[in-house]
Amino acid sequence: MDVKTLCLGLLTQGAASGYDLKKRFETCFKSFYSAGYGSIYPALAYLADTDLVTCEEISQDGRPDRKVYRITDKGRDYFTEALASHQPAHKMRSEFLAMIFFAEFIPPDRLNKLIDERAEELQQILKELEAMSDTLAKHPDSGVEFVAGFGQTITRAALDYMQQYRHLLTKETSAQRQAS
Amino acid sequence: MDVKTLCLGLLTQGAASGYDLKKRFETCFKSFYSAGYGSIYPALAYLADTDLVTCEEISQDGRPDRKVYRITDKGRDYFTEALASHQPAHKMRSEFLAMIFFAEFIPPDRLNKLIDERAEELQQILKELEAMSDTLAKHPDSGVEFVAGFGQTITRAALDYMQQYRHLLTKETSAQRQAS
DNA sequence: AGCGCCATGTAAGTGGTTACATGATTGT
DNA sequence: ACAATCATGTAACCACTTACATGGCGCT
Repeated sequence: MDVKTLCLGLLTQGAASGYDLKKRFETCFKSFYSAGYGSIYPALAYLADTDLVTCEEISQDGRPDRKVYRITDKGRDYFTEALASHQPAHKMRSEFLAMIFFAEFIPPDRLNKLIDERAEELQQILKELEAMSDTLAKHPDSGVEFVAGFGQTITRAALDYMQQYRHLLTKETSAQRQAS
Repeated sequence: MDVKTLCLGLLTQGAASGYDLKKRFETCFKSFYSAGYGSIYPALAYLADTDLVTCEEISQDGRPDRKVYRITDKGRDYFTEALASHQPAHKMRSEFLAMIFFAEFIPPDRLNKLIDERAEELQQILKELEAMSDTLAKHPDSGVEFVAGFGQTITRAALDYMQQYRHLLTKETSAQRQAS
């Protein structure tokens, strides 16, 4: 599932420009997937080339032109087929955890800062996931509901764990006791 | 934190070959980071070039030669500095969640299979995290303990959520009711 | 006066994955 | 016999990131 396919998926929810799509990525996928303009715009160009989407150019006064993309029947078929046949890979690289793994090499102040910053990021994600849940009253969708709930559950578990066990990390280690 | 730096980090726990290091990646980082030979071997060559590690070639009979890498003082300094100054990014791309987000386009059988497979992967990760916790009795380390506990907490939360809420996904959607 | 939003795109660079190449030993 | 483990490496490829390029409007 590359950015191309996911753009196609988001376009099933309604026509959008590249700019709009980036926002959808941020609101819908923030907790588990990200995409920048550098991948979205080329993806849309490719999708238009292969007739999976159509593109309508719209002039606006006082604003830059927009290119509004709409999924075609061919595109919808392609997307359904991708969902049916693709094996989902789960690629994760948490530099936060990788660094914390080596906590014994990090001074307590720095550790506290790292945890606080990560906690703040998670709080932010939690807020957006809760906002996503709120929109479900208007547009019910089982997939969105499951994913939003999943994100909230995991994020809360992560925050709780960090608060409960952060003291493990900032206790003095034997090496640090010797140095002082 | 690229593979280079993490190889250096793992070498603080003792000398190892590239082959060994891959296993360490798998046991220590499986739940949040991955690296293949294609990144590990070039990383070690680079680290040796820049004197952050030394390399000792060991001939074995009946087995291929090994190259055992050891971290140098310069390497240890470099690693400590990396931990002190690097801003950790968390890059996650869960194709599983991305696909589930579009559950309304996926037939129930396929959804069940996707969830079962993901659950199995998580069970496997949980097992290895529990094994990691067991080794802590022998080699206590606050960072390892925190990360192992974190992984277990999150993984269990994910498994619980999936079992509790999977029914949301396989309930018939309005579109499917119309089709039948 | 300056920042942030709207809006699109390209080009160069990065870093990791996959496939290839080789081959003996040990366990089933 | 056959698969898995041990063991190292390269080269081509791929997908995404970052920096660059452009520019008006609206708010404070």
